Amino acid sequence: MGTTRRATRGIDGSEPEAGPPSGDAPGRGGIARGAVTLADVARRAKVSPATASRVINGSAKPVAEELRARVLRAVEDLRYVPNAHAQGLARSHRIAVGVIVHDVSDPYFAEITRGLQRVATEHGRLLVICNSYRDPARELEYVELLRAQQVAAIVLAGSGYHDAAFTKEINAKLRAYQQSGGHVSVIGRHEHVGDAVLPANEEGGRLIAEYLYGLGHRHIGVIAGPKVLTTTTDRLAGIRRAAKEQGRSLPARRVVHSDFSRDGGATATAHLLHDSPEVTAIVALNDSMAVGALAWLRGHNISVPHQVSVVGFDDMPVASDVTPTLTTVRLPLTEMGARAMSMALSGSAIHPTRVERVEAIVVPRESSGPPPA
Amino acid sequence: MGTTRRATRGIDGSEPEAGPPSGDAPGRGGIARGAVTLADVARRAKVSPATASRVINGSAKPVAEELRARVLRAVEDLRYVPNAHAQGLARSHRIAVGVIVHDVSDPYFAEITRGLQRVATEHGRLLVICNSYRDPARELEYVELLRAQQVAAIVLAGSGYHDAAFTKEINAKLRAYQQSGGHVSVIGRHEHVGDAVLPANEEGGRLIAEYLYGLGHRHIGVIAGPKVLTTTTDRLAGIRRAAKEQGRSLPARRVVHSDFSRDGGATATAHLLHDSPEVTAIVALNDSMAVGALAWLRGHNISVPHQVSVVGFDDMPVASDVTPTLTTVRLPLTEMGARAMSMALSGSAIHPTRVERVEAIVVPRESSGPPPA
DNA sequence: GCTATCGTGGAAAGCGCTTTCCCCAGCCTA
DNA sequence: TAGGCTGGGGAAAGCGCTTTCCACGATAGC
Repeated sequence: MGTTRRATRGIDGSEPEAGPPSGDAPGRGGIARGAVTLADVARRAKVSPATASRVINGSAKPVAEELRARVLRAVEDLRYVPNAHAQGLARSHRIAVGVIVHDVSDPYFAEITRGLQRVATEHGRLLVICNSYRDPARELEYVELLRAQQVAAIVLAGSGYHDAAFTKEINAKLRAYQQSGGHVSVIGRHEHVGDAVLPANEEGGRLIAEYLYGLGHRHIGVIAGPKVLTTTTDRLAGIRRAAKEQGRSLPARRVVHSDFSRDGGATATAHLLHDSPEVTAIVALNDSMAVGALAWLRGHNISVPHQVSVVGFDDMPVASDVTPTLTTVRLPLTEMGARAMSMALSGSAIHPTRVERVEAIVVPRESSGPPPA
Repeated sequence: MGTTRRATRGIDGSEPEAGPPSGDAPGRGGIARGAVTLADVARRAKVSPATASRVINGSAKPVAEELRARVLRAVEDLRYVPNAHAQGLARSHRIAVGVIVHDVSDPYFAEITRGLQRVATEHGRLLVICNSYRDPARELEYVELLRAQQVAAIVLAGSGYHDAAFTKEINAKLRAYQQSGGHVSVIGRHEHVGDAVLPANEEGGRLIAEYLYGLGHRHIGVIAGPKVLTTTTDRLAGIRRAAKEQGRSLPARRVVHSDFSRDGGATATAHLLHDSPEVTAIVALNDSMAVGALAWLRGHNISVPHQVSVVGFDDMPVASDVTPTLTTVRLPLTEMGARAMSMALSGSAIHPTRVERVEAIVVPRESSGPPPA
């Protein structure tokens, strides 16, 4: 192979030497198929690969002005771009970082990713984004993949699963990764290896419920995401706590589980109101579901907030665009991403696992009000 | 280095060793920092690296059952994951593909990316997503970066720029990439190297304008994105064409340029209505701007569609959640992504540059109606 | 004037993996 | 029984790059 390649290269003839990029001349010129290598550059500049490499990477070692110029010229002419795999192999340090999210096209993750991206870029890192589409198996695969890519850090964004087998397995993989020098940080889940950024999911649930009780509501219903997600259970726990503090209860029938999506929100709303017509306020455990609820209510001519109040969670951009605008719990998503990435990159020792908490606040808008008299 | 590494490796001891420490020097053993390598696996399975590699990659070459089992066992015990860089270097074929978008968190690109992702995954490719944040310089950088990563294909999603210098430069880079065997495909721009998926931007503009004229509007205003984007100019061209066909005109003052964002839409609407109060219908050149327009109008108690009609472009999910629901032009974004990736991966020869066109259709909803009497 | 000392370039040893190419049995024909 | 296969394993040559380590003039020190 090597030979063949050289041969080909011989054919394209025109070894270096002369002026402008041999590139364009069809039929003959070309750099031949396969990439231009450092050796090509060195040859054309009439220096050793070592020197070429030093010039290109701005090595500490001094190189005479003239050689430097020749190398740079050759790089230009040949449109040389170093092979990242070869660099990755030869260098010790890793350059890329990876993140596994449920789905970047979901605004929730889009915001988080934005924060991750920003910090990664500031550190000169390439961010590799992987969508697990909420499939644990795929999540596992991606951990392997990122490990194979020798990323410097893995950020797990998105909720954890209540699934002991899965947790055990992913932890094993993550630990192996850490052992080989990688850094792990997670957003919003516990029971996990690595540093963590913890959104105040429970507290947020408590606050929003308290807010509704404060408005005078007595019968609150919840449309929740999948039970297996820790995000769901944490937020729900907060709501229950508030109920308890108010000396009220939240019967199981007033909690309807569905998908964390617009459609999930709509169907859950239908079920909730069918089973518990006494409800005067609906807490959706994320904004997508809240939007679905709003849509369903509008479709059934139920006035928000006059007949029923609706509140969401996350404060995604859409929250201020729907009608009525959505009361919700704000989580600083972008900042959460940024913090997670910062931790991942300030890779201290493994041991003192750090946990950073971020606050949740209630953002009152038009979709909530006192219960009907 | 190598030495240091081995030494360190000794330290962590505890190899999950079942049998005796292979032919290794005693006291060796641990996995330790730095990854487990194929050599480690081979040693533990007491086979050559060649055999180990063959087992792991399911090579065509047959390997005796017993050895195979030993290797697999070792992989398991050591939690071995091959180094993708080394593989990338040793193998000839490239595995990853890259896409450069303006911003994945923008729903427009999120939808496109979803399509890209799907097809890439179907082909067993890793998709590397790069956000240019609409910065041409960054776009250029990312082309280099992807080239360095030896990706099999680069997809440029997102509008082109009316910028000759930039176009020339990026074309030079893309051509160099193609010459080294890469495949390029672009979504929605012309003047460009590579295969292309062309959304019917102009036709879409024509259709939506025609629709408004059909409702009886005579004074249409446009809130447009940045002038340098081909998407903007194409859509605008369609609207102008429709105007012309109706024997009407679209004076420059009724076209206000701004950002392709919600806020851009709001401010553009303010300007437009201030300068041209006769306008009875506003065409926003994307849905984000339309949502901004809706918000501004609501804020100023202008009723949609009774006083002013508003239409968007793209049919993003939010279009059906705002109030009133948004009349818009639907582009099959996900499919566009899928098609672009298919072309990129069915890398035929370079020459017959393929162009696929996708249709646009008007989706009437509540935000448009006849002009006030 | 002869050895220490720089200052610079190149040779070459890997990084971890894939993949020829070659070798060694064992088995089958004549 | 010799000769040729063939199945199965290992040695080793790279892939393209970085980074010691060494060599070699030129300067400086005594």
